[in-house]
Amino acid sequence: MYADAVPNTSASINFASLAICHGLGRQAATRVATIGTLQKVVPGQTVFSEGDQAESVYEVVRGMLRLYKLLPDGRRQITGFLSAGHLLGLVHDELYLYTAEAITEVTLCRYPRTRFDRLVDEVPGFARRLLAVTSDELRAAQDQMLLLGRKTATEKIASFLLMMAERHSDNESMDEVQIPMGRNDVADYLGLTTETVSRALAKLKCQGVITLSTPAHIEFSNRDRLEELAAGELAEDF
Amino acid sequence: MYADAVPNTSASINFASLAICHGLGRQAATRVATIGTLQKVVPGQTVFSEGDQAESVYEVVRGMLRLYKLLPDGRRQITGFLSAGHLLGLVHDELYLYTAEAITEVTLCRYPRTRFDRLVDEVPGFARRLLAVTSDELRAAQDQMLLLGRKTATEKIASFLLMMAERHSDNESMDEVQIPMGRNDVADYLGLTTETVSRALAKLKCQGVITLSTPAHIEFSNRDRLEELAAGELAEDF
DNA sequence: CGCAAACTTGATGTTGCTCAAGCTAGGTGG
DNA sequence: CCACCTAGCTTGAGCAACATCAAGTTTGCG
Repeated sequence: MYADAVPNTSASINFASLAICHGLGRQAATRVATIGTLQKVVPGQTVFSEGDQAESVYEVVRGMLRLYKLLPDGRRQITGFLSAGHLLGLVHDELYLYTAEAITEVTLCRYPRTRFDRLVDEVPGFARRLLAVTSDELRAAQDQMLLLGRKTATEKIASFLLMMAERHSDNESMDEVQIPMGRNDVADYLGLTTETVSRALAKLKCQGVITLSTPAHIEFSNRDRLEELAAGELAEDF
Repeated sequence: MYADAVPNTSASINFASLAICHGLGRQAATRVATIGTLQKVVPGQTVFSEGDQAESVYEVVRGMLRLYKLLPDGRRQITGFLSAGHLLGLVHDELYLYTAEAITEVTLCRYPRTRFDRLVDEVPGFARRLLAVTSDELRAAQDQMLLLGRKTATEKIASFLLMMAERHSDNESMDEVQIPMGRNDVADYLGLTTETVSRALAKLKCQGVITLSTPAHIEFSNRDRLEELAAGELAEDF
């Protein structure tokens, strides 16, 4: 079950709003935007799978995706959650290196690889722009390595909550987050199990650090403490 | 204790051999190479530290470095081992995001950031080249996330040994590796402790998968099995 | 209102960590 | 040349954090 294409008319989206065009001139931005077509993807739907021919680059326009890799026995590692403005399929290889699935309903802008690659060579500043995007992903990946390799369950959860808050913050530091993905996704992102995620959240709730009104809605009752935990500055035992 | 600069004369190094120049034309390569200066670093010496002003980009010419991030209490995650041809300090931020230290004696080529950035804009194909390099680092980082989050100790060690073998292989698949770093570095790269690394190696030795002539020299007695382990295809219990 | 999926909580198990003690190899000085 | 000494490696015993297995409980949707 793959996504349906929808014509990328100017009625459906404002080209200039595409993140891929940030920092490009008006003409360059238009050139990039016009090779894109919009797609809608429903929750749970696969955009592409690890090992598929990498025929397109995508940009998330709205909604949230998960990217993951699997081991043969089904163990899953989510390498990232992508929200509006993120690019995927950019890592240059013949095949996709991970699977991309929609968590919420997602709108994507799809760029065919061959035309995309031509623009990388021809549009001034485009390669540099993609370098900046990729560098930032790399930075995030390195932070995630520190998290996966060396943080405790509680520290992982604290880091995750703050990351989600930072991402959604319309203004800046609203002390609440909506978690659009399930506990299982969170677990597979943090290298934990669903149960451990649930317990770590319960522990933070007990300690008065967070409030769980619904499973998906979390408020920070004590952001300082959450940040100390995330940074690994706190002895575990309060 | 920081590194001494050595003039980058053509006597000391062949410009064309710099990895940073691969795929660039002769003229472009010369332009890039001429802003570089060579440095020597002794084992254990720091090239730069996390949080330092990011004033330079470096290329490893010879030897091996470790990059790592620390938590306040000293927990360390090594995010990569860099050998000849790798770039570091490329992630564009005002400050370095990790510490770089020499494992062996290392020769570096140093590029001042301001001049380097100018070349990114001016030299055709340079940004694209750096994009390819960074994409590849990102791919490696995603593999490492899967390893850190979801692989067992034995699987981590198997993956690590094969990675090291692939890197050093002068020809292709010589069934032996030299491990230039200590057990502690290996542990901090794989999200384990020294003891667990030692035990996992002992286990593989017992099972006849590898041979440990000295701690640093490992032979693969059963590469297929090692690859199955690394891929996570094997039930742990033989 | 009822059902299925997701979340939470509890009891038990296992992997890998911690603490502690030997072992080995390489470098140094007698 | 050999003995010592130290740093790094290995091995062992006990432990803790997180996983697993197994019920409950809540949530959201038809």
